[in-house]
Amino acid sequence: MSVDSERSTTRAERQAQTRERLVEVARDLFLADGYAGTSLDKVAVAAGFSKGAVYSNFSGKEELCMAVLDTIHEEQIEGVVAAFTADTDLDGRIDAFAAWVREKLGKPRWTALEVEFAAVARQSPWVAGELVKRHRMLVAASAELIDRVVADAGLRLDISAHKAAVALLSLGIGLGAMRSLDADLDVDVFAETMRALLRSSTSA
Amino acid sequence: MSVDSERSTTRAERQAQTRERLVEVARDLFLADGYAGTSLDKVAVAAGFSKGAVYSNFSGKEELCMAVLDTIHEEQIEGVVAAFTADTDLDGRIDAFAAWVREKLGKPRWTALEVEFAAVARQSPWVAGELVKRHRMLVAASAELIDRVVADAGLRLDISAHKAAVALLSLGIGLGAMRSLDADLDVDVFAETMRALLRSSTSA
DNA sequence: GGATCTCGGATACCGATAGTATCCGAAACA
DNA sequence: TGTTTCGGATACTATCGGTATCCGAGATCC
Repeated sequence: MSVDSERSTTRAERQAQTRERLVEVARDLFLADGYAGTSLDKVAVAAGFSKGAVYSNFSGKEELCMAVLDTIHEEQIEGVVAAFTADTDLDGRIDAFAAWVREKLGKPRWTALEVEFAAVARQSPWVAGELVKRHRMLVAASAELIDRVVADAGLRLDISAHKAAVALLSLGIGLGAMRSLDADLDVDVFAETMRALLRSSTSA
Repeated sequence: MSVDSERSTTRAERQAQTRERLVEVARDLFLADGYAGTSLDKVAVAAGFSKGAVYSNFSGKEELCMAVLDTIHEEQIEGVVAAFTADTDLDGRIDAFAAWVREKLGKPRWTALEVEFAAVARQSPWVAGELVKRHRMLVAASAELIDRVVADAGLRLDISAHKAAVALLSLGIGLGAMRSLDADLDVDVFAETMRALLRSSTSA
């Protein structure tokens, strides 16, 4: 084992770098061209490797895309939490969240990928299982966030936070899907609906 | 031209029958196995034809699926209109609609197909264009229905019927997508959300 | 430090499937 | 009855996900 400082990249390190680079490139391509529209060969070549590199780092296309989505989810969750942790009142936080939604749904390549990949779950029990896991965690985390934010504002939810989370997530997913078809769709419907729901489902 | 009454199937008639049979079979297969999971060869053979028959009746897989979706849409619209035309008060109509939604989202093979096919629009300008046309018509028709139903009930909408239509459609699409992943998801969230929206967006 | 082993990544290949080119035979027509 | 038309069948191509196999550099052992 060379303890040499300049060329000390161990084999595991190099593989990790390869994997990371593949995910990075795959992310760009999946977002740009969609899941079906992106071939593993394109990803590999764009990353400077051959298809063999993909298969020695991932079990296949599905696992690669799952890794890509995980990196995206991490960032998105961060963004939402940041919006709802902004040091203002409830209205300010909702404004921040609405702005985030508007940005994400405005150029909906992300939601389109998300929905397209969910469709492959139909053919792949593994994908289905993994997505259900993530989906449930997301619902639970959202519910918790809603609970906290509503409590912070001194309000009380008349419906379960869980149901509210499901409703808002559904709305976002559906709106993202519609928006990825029709660029003229007005995305602010999300914020308006959210406010209407809040109005009719909370009490002091 | 034989005016014979017993074997008078003209060529055009036979082709129409072939086309109809293909759509019929394709509908079952697409709903059961999804768009990607259904090969044209399977469809053709299951219908008692060869792939050539498909291509001489449709430009390709996309057009076939579009034809399938059109037959489905026709039925679904019929169902929704029936629910909202039921001869009761607003609550009764909403109950009928909620029941319809529960049934359709309960076994969400239809919504799953819808969403999966929407994803192929990303790779196909033709599909994108056709879906946008249908989508806009659907939103317009929904808005009109909402307007009529709310007026029938002697209420007034505080938001535009168009936005309400977009919100409800999004909610349905998103919930259908989520439900097709997670069978444990509570579909009644739709009805509850709809009622909450109605409550907070109407005045006498 | 040289021999051996390991394994990440490259190459060659397979199977499935959407789509194309061509062909055939019966209905339409003169 | 001969000719044309065309719906559907057949044969073929290209693309792509996935598998089997191979190669060479780095890790390991003496």
